[in-house]
Amino acid sequence: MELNEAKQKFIEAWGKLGSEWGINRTMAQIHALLLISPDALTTEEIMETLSISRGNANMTLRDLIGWGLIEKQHRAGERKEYFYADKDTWNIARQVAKERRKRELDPVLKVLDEISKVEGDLKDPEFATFYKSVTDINKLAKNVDKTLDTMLKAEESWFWGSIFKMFK
Amino acid sequence: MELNEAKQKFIEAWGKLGSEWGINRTMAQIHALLLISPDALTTEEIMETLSISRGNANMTLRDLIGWGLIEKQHRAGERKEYFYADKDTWNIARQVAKERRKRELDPVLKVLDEISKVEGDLKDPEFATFYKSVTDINKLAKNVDKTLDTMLKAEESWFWGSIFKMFK
DNA sequence: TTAAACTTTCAATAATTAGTGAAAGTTTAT
DNA sequence: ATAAACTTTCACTAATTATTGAAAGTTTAA
Repeated sequence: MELNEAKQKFIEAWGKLGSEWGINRTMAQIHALLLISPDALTTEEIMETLSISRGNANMTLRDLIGWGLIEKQHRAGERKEYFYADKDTWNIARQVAKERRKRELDPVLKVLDEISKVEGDLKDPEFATFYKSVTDINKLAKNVDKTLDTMLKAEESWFWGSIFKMFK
Repeated sequence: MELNEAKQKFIEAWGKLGSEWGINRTMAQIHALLLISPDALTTEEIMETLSISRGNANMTLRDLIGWGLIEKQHRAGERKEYFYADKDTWNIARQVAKERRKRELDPVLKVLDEISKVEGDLKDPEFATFYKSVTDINKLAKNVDKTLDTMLKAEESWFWGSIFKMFK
């Protein structure tokens, strides 16, 4: 396989994975493109490489900055903005985990806590089943939350080292 | 809060979370409904409770069976099919992890392995950056894969116990 | 100030994904 | 056989989400 073909495949695969996980395709693709670029790229270059419009490129780049995955760079004597992706995979994973926790897990935990408060008679199967499912899910969600918390603070090698002790 | 209101909120929250994670809303909602139902429900009851069409209910129920999250039940002397959800949260988490790994992680690992094979000169920054990003992501993906593997085989208490040892 | 270089916005449109419901298919009881 | 009870399919429509591109906005340099 040739390098440019491989790059193309990587961008496609990353875009597809992103869309299956609720991250839009363009966002994942721009991120992929920047990940494999040694230098920062301009909006123009990104538009051209991925065949997307200026508006789309601009908005998606801002989203990526919002996710903490890329940053703007300025060059002396130039007006153009250049975009550069953090290449540290562990940082990327943490950043994504952090954002999704904030946007999705936190609100769900809030709802679960709220609806866990509903009172009723455990002799009533309707109530008992509802209550058990909700509190079980709440427990699982809290465990996930705590684990993410650890992960966010952790060094990569320590984190995976600890995980792999589980295999023994 | 009253029980029916709480049920409603739970179904909504589950549906919303599902759609943010690439699982369609109806699927997550039907699953939520069955999770909090003490008894198995018919297609008819599900259609009515969630105000969805027969076609949608039928297809989604089949998908849920495909995901291993619910099962059909038959009752002596009745033609109707009843649907029942596994209420064990840990089983649910494992089932979802298993399916998504099969459908999404596995294909990505395949692509990553394939494009990792591309050869080039590490002195060339274009190649070096591409190669490093791809192999780093490949390593991370493999770690996730192994961890999922452990999770799929594990008992819930053992799994979280091991995770929480990490806090010490 | 003004005009060139560049970035941002947003209404309109396209693309994708989900949902409907009537018709076709299947099973069972008589 | 046949008809009632039930399930499945699928062409069509609706809803949602992503993308465009032209216009408006901003910054900089002369």
